[in-house]
Amino acid sequence: VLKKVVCLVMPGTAPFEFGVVCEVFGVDRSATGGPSFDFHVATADPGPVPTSLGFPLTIENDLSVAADADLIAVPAHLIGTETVDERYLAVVRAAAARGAWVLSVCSGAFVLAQAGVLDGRRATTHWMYTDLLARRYPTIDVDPDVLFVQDGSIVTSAGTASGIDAALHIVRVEHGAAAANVIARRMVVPPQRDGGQAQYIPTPIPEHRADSFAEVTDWMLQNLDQDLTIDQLARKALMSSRTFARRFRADLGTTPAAWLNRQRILRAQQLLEQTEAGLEEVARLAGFGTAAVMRHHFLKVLQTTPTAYRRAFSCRLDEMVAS
DNA sequence: CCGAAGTCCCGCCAGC
DNA sequence: CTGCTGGCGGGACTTC
Repeated sequence: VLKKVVCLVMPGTAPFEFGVVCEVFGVDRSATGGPSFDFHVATADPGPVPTSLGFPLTIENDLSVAADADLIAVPAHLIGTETVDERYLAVVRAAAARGAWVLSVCSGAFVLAQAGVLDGRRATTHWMYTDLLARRYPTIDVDPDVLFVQDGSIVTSAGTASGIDAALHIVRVEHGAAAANVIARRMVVPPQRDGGQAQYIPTPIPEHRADSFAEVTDWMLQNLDQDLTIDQLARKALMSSRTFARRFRADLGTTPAAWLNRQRILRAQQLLEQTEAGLEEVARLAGFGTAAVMRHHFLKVLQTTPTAYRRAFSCRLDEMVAS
């Protein structure tokens, strides 16, 4: 179980990305039903560490605190030509070797790459740096079109905000959707932007909240248990199905059916965690129709079964009842 | 787990 | 010529 989280701070670390990690893992949310982590920040030479913006962060822990961490987080940092201090690389390598989570935000991926833990793996970074990452490290399968990528226990995320998505993804895997939702709600970020197909979500960011799709997606969420077809939705949005699918993808970065499926899984996860409803009932309420179909999608996207998922995460329900 | 029937969705392309 | 639309085909995926 994910408990001890250590965020590395090195000379040139970007304050905002560092802040993202602190916000997700460093704040005790147990009062509002969320998780609390054993959170530490660490640096190679304790004391003031200059950030990418010039001002220093004063870090007290050296890297020894990272030895038994369940998660090592590497925020963005200035990408120089010089190499990263070997002591940080050793921490990253050791974490990957013992199967602990390793999370990079933005250009933090370069630290992981230099440590060698991304060799032969899929990974991503900020779109401005994807070319550079792929050129410098040809063995990495760089995907420029995703918010974040999970490959085994290594998670790399793209721009700053996607670091939140990636961090919440890890929380969701380890502590369940409800725990991740508590954090998302408190941070006032949309809980929907988590991993799509198995490991990733497409990148197009919904910058302009084109009201048409906000309306349609809201309606879809309220009618998840109904049999929703693309033709139906297109008609509701007053478009041909072809145009609907095309615009949906352009605005939300995923196809209508894939988005719908993702939302149904999230709904099912929540029902499994927070209710006692039987599998058939959960499947019906989430819009899968039957438990067999729900199981199929759980296996594909979450690599687990609904029953195993409930066993892993319904403990949260007991805690609530007890308190 | 398989295979048949049904959906989806994306490139292609003509039409406005 | 550019830009968006939407019908079509077939390969991928879903459902049963």
